[in-house]
Amino acid sequence: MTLHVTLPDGSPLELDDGASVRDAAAAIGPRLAKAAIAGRVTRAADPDVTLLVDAAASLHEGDRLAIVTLKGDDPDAVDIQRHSASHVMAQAILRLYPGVKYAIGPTIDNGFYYDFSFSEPIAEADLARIEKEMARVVSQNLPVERFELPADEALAVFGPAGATALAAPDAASPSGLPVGLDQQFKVELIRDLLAAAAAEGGAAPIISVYRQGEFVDLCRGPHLPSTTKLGSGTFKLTSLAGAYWRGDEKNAMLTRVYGTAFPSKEELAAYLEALELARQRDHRRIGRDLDLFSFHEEGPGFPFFHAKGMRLWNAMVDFWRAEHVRAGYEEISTPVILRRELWERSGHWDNYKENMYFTTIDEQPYAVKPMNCPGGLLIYKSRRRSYRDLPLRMAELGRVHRHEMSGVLHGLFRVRYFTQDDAHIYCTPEQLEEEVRGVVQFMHRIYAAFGFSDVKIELSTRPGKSIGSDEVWELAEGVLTRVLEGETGPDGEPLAYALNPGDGAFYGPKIDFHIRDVMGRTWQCGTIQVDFAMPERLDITYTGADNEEHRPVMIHRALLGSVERFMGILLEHYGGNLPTWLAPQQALVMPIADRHADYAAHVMRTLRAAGAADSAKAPVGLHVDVDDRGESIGKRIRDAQLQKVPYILVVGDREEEAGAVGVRERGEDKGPRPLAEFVDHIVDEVRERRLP
RNA sequence: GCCCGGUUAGCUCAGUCGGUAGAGCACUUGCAUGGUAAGCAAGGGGUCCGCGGUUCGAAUCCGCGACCGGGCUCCA
Repeated sequence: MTLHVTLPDGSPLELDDGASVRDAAAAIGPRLAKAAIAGRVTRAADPDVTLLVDAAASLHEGDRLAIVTLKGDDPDAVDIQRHSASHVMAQAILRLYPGVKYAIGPTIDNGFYYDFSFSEPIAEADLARIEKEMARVVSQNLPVERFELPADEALAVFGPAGATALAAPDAASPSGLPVGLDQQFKVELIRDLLAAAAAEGGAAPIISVYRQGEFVDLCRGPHLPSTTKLGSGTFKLTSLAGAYWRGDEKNAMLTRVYGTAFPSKEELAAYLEALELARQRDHRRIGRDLDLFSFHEEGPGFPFFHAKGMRLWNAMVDFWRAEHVRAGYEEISTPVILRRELWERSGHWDNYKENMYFTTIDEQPYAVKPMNCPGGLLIYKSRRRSYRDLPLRMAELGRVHRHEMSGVLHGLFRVRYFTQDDAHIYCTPEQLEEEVRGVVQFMHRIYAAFGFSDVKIELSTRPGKSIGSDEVWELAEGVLTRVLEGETGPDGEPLAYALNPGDGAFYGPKIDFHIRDVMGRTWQCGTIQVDFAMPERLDITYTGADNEEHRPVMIHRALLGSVERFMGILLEHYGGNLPTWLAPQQALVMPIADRHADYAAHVMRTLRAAGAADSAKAPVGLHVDVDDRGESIGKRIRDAQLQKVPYILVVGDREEEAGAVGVRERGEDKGPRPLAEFVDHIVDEVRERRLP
């Protein structure tokens, strides 16, 4: 008997009946047979599903087959390798810490983890020991075998010894696996699989179990065919962390061991190097080194912005304000502390009070605002509004305070106060689409100016728990969808967006914007939320052309999200080398010797004047200082480079005589330039907000 | 909030067996007046996170607290 499979290039392959993926690879060539770790199979009966199977898995007549190897860039291969690495790690840990309970060990972006319940805590220092034992497991070249068991047998394997008839002491299950491993987490998982199958009305599921040497684990697979395939020098344990069983804080706290693995030593080394680079780009480090901001015990989670941090802050916000004026917004400002009663009316008391701060003034209860909308609504209500006033776009750089749990605070990324670049747009239902479209375009323009052109968009629709009528939701979701469908991105291509069904706010659907930084990480920044509920709750109206009162629609939107967090993203994106228009110190003048002090001061004054508000050039504002410390010129240049100053202007006899400056731009010596020419150059660069 | 780890000069960190502290950078001063990533020298600077305990004696050991870091979304 023979069976026929088709390879990715369309060529047929004839094999003996019962042949495996590995046999198929062997039929193609001995090198491939050695490299094969799994197969991607599409069955003739089910042409839409591609399965990832073990190298030992049998093939069927009519299968389409691709051999998976660790050579080349197959994401499936790396995934299998990492998953097997997590099993090898679990095996090593079980050898070193008998009695450990193992929970789950999946693959994640760039690595893997496995959760354990240890009887004694372990420390990072133990990771090296575990790695050593892993290397032993690898060198033992243990074959990895798959077993498919009925549920009761699987329960006997992982249940406590003697718990079932099958599980007599020292017994083995019919498949030859040990029984009575007493792994409570695995038992729970098997029971869940049973429950899930029952809920779907399906037959009792077949449970797959993998064994390598003495280690047995419940696992979907596939896996490397043997532990040696993991390779040496290709994996590394990176960190330890606590993690709740199934991510629920009501459950037991487990110890999570993180690691990573790559097909080659070189790739692992490159990844570890990239990690180190990211560490150096950490905005907390840059913030301290460049003297931008700091944190203090006296106010955990509350950032302090230094003079240079405020220069950056103001550059961001000046630009933000100018763009809002251009886009037809008015800026407002509302108080930080307001009576608690307002928050009860707005619904925040019911839904958000765990995250709010409260205080008492004259024996009256007050709250510190966690959001700006209720205050903004009071401004809306401060006079009668006509349909002629709409759309009304009110922006606010509102400082909000939120009580985040102490363990989640992280530099500027997660703080307890931040400045939301908020805006609320009040409009008629007819104007909604136009307004949302305007915000989407606005959003892209702002991100592009900061150097982010890779923007991902998500549309989130009505969640299970929500308020408002079906018609209203349909209208709002329809509007958002139409806007996204009709819009083109900065490159003129139609906008791509992902749908997040059921992930909207309880009062309305939303569009979220994620920007991608140079390191490929994405950050959710902007959001547009349509809200029919708040106008209702706080009872705001406008007078229509019919002289009747109508209910406006409200759009909540933020572009940067949090000015502080966006600053952190910028710092990491640019590694501190900010575009000149954002740089807190744009040029530093360096006199060669004391006799050049007057000329250096002249250069500084000329540049500051060129950036001043009454300048004929442009009111760009230029941050220029002189470094006349008694240090060698080499030392001062080095310091300025480390401070990431875009322009270093060296002035000595030659420059003074010629009315020039010796320009060093971002580490590159550009030679002498006439001062007037340099002034034009930097003013243009800042005014046009050129990116480096 | 929870788990693990940490906290020593402004920063980065060393500190052996429990015997009251060190380096580099930074800072101050002096010399050098410099030509594109660290000139030379001297000096100042410490509640070893805080409180309590053990001990003749604690940066070091124990307990409690504060703060910081990693994680608590990736589901066999």
